[in-house]
Amino acid sequence: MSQRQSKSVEAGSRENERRHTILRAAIDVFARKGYHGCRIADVAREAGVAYGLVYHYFKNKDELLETVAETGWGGFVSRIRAVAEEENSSLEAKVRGIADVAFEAYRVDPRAVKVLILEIARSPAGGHVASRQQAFLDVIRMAADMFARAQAEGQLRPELDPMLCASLLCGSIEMGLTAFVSGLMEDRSPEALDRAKAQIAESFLRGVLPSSAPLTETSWKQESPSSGTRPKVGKRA
Amino acid sequence: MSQRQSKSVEAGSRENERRHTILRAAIDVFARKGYHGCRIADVAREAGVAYGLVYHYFKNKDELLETVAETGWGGFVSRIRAVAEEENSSLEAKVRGIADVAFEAYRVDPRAVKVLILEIARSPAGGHVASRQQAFLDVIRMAADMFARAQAEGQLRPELDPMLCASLLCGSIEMGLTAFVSGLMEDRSPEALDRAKAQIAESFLRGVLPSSAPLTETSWKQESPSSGTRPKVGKRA
Amino acid sequence: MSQRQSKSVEAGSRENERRHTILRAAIDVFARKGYHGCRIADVAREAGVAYGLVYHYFKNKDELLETVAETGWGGFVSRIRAVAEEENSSLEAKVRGIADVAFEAYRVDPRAVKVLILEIARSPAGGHVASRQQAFLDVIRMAADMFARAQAEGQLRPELDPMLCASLLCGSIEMGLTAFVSGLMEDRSPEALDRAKAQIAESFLRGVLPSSAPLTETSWKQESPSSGTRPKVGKRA
Amino acid sequence: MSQRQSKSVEAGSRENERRHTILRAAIDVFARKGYHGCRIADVAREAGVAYGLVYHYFKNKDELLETVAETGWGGFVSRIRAVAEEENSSLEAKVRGIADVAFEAYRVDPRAVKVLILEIARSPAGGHVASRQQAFLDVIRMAADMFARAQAEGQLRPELDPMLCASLLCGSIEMGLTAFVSGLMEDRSPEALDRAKAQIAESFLRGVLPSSAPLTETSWKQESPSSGTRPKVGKRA
DNA sequence: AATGAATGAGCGTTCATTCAT
DNA sequence: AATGAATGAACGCTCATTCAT
Repeated sequence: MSQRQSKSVEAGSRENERRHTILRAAIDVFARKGYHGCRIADVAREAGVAYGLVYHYFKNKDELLETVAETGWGGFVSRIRAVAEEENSSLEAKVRGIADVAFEAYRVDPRAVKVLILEIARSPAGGHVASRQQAFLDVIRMAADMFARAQAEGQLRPELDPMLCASLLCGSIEMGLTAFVSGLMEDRSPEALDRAKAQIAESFLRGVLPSSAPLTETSWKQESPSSGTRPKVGKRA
Repeated sequence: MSQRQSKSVEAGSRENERRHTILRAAIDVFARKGYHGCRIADVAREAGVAYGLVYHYFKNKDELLETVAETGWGGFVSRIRAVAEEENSSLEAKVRGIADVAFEAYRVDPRAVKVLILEIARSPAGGHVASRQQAFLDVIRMAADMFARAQAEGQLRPELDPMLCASLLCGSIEMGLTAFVSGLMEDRSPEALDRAKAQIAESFLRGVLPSSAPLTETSWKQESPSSGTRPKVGKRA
Repeated sequence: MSQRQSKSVEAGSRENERRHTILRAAIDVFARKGYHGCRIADVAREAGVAYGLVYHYFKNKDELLETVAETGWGGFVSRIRAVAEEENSSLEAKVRGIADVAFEAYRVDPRAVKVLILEIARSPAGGHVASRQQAFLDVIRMAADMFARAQAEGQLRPELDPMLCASLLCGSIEMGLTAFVSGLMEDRSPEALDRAKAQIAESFLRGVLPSSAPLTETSWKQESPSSGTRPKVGKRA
Repeated sequence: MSQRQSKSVEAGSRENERRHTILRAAIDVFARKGYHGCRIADVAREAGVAYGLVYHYFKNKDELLETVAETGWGGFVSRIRAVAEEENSSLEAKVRGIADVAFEAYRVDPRAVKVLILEIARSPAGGHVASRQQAFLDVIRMAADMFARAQAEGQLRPELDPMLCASLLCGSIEMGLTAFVSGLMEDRSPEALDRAKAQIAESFLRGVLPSSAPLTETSWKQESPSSGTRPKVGKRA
């Protein structure tokens, strides 16, 4: 990720620090104003550095976004990949794992996720940043592979299109996060996030798993006072 | 030719024609380059009219997009609403109906849907067009109401959060369409679209409907050669 | 003033009427927004005619202003000239006459005078309308001639520069009117106007007439309660 | 004007220099073409700088003019005010002082006075620059106060309206300067300017001072070589 | 004559990028 | 490395003028 480290340790770290400061500033400004609304001047001011310094660390605006994308999205994607390509784990575990990764990212830095979703994952057709242009699609393809393998092993209902399954999972997670990002979901407590994460994974799994495969249910029913009396309406009997 | 009455009649339709031409051009250019990448000059060239004429029909760039949004999204939303607020229809029927509306819109005008999804529904944080800014959110809220009502009637599993259900449905449909829009799905034949539509609705329903409620399954298995024998089951009884 | 009258009387007058309507509208809009702030569209709307019709009666915007200037300023100037070149009248009578003409013009149409002063007389250095560019200067030159002749006859103190006298007279009258036009003078009643006119003429005359030439004073003292004791002095002692 | 001279110390002054260069250019172009005729491109070319640099130093065109106005008019007005509000000086001294200030400004920078008179003092009805819109009126009001005070002390004929007196004085001075600015006065030598200044002040004073107050006359008779022998013709005999 | 749609040059402003220090 | 002044292409919008009817 970082090619600079020679010179002296101090210099290197100082340099990295500066670079990182600018990067954080870029994420903030992007999150606040979006790609087009964000001017280099804004980033510099936010970072508290001189105008021209941004151009010392980044070739141009696109490289800056490119880097923002790489830093954020790249890490995100590799974590997703780690889960999706795990050797000895069930589809269910993988799906839950993917939801985990996504929600954890949101918990750690909601603002960055906002950028990821709005500015990077969905960069408009024209696409500012060539290589990141269809960032989301890579993830979907990766997930599609995962579903295809699972389908071959009988872990996914055979009549389902793996690519479409991948799209649905990603769409569900993304819109679930969007609901939080956008303020649609009022309760943003860690517990609420966990409940949402579980609901997303389980609803999805229930929808695509073979009828014969029972679902490991977590208890995430809200706090219905009467829920105690309610039978853990579980999955399948 | 130079007579009054015929002139005015023609004039009216000519004017509307021009306006419509420009609107179509705007949709095309938006679809190709996104809001910011689309210059008025592009729209004018695409429409084959003079630069200034765009400003004869639209106050400014924002009003142009606003109108694109209203024309496209507005109609779309009202059709969704008609389905969601239907009095005597089951949740399943409504969910299938919503998927129908979305996929029909895509079938009729894929390019417009592209704009809808990329530029209008997901307008970036900054949001160019005030009133349309959170267009998608309105639809989700509408769907959330629908799910809440259904839940009260026992048509939705009680432990699910209606707002989240709404998000998941919308996310699934949107990403399903995105898969087509983006070229992720290679087969874009009407049949493939129908299959996808059914898979989306059914996976979703299977995921959220109470276990006790059986799902009316349509025949959309891809390569089942025996599907010919299966009756084209319509709605459920 | 009007070169069109042939054809048929009706047609001519209808045409003239239209033209005049537009001209009035132009004066109004000019008065309200100034030359640059006034668009052809404004004039057309104000006149209640179609956009393009303005171009039937006037070649272009400049010709329109040119005509406004001619109509207003031209008439004004010729009236001034009539007074200034009168054969058998004293300098005092001429100066008073010039003030009369100016204030009468204001009384008749304050709005037109506003245009005259702000937009025509003082057209900025660049000058929109070539021929009118130095409209005011013509008047001053004319007045300078008048003063020079008077000086030759001993009616003006010999040490004064006639051109400067002309400038002072015009400046005084103009700024006097400006005081009314601008709202600096609150009382704009006919009586107040007459008082101002007299004060301007008399102050000026008292300043430039030879000491030996007594001034015919008018009674324009405002509301001096003690004025009863003061002889309604005609001549001074 | 000056290329490179020193380095670090002059950074601040270099910046000011640039700003000043642009300001001068703006004054020049304004003087030549007026507010509307003057494009930013002109100012930049005149100043010999890049287009965008103008916007580095001035927020926009209006602020540029605003600054021109402030720099020129503001200083002018405060000098006038200093004279007008002087405690121990006669009305005559004040009037002469005001004429001094005005003519001195012209002597120092005729071009700037041209701008002042044509573009700032008399900004058209619409008024480009809000705060400077009625710059002249402020000066007139100030002078009116001065005359009112003088009238209370018997230094101004009681039947005169102070506001009108102020207008006349300002109008006289302004048109006097206009005569020079416009080329109406051919002799623009310092001596000619002094003569004009004296004539303006004295004619005005003679016109408004009480008959009992003699006027201190300066000798400015144009080409009377024998004027030295002429008795200091006071006012009244 | 009358209408108003159509045209396009022109200008203010923004902002990514470069450069001198 | 760091600064911020300098550059100029790009684009939204206006509006005088023309044109088809």
